[in-house]
Amino acid sequence: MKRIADSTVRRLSAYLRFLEESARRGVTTISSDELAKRGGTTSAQVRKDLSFFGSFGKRGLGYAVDELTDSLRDILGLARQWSVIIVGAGKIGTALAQYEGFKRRGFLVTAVYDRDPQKVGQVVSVTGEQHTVRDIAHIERDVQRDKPDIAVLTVPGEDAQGLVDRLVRAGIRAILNFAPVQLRVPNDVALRSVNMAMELEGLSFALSNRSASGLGGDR
Amino acid sequence: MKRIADSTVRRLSAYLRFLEESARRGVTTISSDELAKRGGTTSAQVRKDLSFFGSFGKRGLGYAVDELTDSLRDILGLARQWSVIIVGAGKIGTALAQYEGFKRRGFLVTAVYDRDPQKVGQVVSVTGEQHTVRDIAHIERDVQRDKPDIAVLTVPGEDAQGLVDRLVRAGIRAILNFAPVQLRVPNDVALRSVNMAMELEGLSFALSNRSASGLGGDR
DNA sequence: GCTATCTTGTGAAACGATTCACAAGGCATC
DNA sequence: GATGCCTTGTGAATCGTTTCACAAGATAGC
Repeated sequence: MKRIADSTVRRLSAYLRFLEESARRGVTTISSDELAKRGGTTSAQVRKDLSFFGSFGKRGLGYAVDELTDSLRDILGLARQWSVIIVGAGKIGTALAQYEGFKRRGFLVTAVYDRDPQKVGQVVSVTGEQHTVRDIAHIERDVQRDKPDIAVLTVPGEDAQGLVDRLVRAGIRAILNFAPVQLRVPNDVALRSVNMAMELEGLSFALSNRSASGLGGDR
Repeated sequence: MKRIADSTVRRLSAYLRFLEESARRGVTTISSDELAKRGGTTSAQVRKDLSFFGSFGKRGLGYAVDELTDSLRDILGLARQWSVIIVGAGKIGTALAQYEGFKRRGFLVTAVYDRDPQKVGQVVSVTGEQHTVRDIAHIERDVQRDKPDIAVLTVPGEDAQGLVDRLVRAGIRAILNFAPVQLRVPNDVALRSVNMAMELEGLSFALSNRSASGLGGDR
């Protein structure tokens, strides 16, 4: 299979969200053009994106909302549930742990870790359920035993790379990083980073160079 | 001036962070190759990125860490301070309000808003200082009066677009969006979105298509 | 001051993603 | 079942970004 661009995958996510919303509104059929408008792209782009994975529409008519929703869920690997551990029980980590959107979309938080003895043993609420914060010291053992699919990293920047190395060695294959550092991982490990500092600096740059057009775009 | 690609701006941020770290370690001179290694890119890329803005190095030698740091700060608009309002005092919003990294990098949170009467009037800690949550009902008036530079949006998805429209009408020119929706803004308004669902789905896709190489990349 | 060595800055080439444009297929109407 | 209208799926063209490759400038050693 041909390598799929990251930008394509992001758009597929966007299409899926819009499809789900359309289904709620009772729409049963949708054209690439409608899908494009909402995703801030073009109809040709939508069709090209989908064409990497097959042929999902009916010429002259468009796409059946239900069918395309299912297909996209399949493509994105959302037909199954993924288990997620949160590493770092600080402000951001605990806020994420309580984020309902995770569970709703099939990402189940199964454990929360911190290295601070003050926090270890404390109870945090994780999308309704109560979880006890575990000690990062035992994280390798836990990862080997529980085989979580994804680690969400919300630790201070200086601890991040070391932890990533440990997690990867213990078998983690996907990481969502919130630490404001550039992480290195072997290339069979999937990594996405959310870097608030970088986003703010992007806005700062845009504001400082207002005259030079080309803002307003998102990604 | 030529349009600068978003990817370029992101890398400039990364270079800046590494330069600051290098300065702390006492390094005074650095080559494009060293800068590249850490940022996960190539030396040619580093030089090309910088070349859009001028000529900062010495042939045969490299870049003076201090000078390049200052230049990048200038380019990114970080020489000045930016005022930031946080719209939505939920879990994520309050967690962000307390994030020290904002202040440290020149982004000063000046107000926090919510529409929930229960939350309005409550006191939240914002990087040390105490702030009273204000009512979103008055946000237009406040924005017109205080002219904040950037709005960080941490409201439920269904409220996001409406709020963006109000903020833009009131004069906001830069938005960092955490709501899991695709926002539309006029193209003189800078917008960046952080969409956790999208990032997780990207990881889900990568895990589901493991065999098809090309993971490990960031961004 | 000459030579060897190093690293920048930058056109040109290569690559990758997006957009164009249109043939092919499907539905509705008559 | 023929005609007109609509929208998909996709090769080809375009556009933008990254990588290559090398001349130019700077330093150090002799």
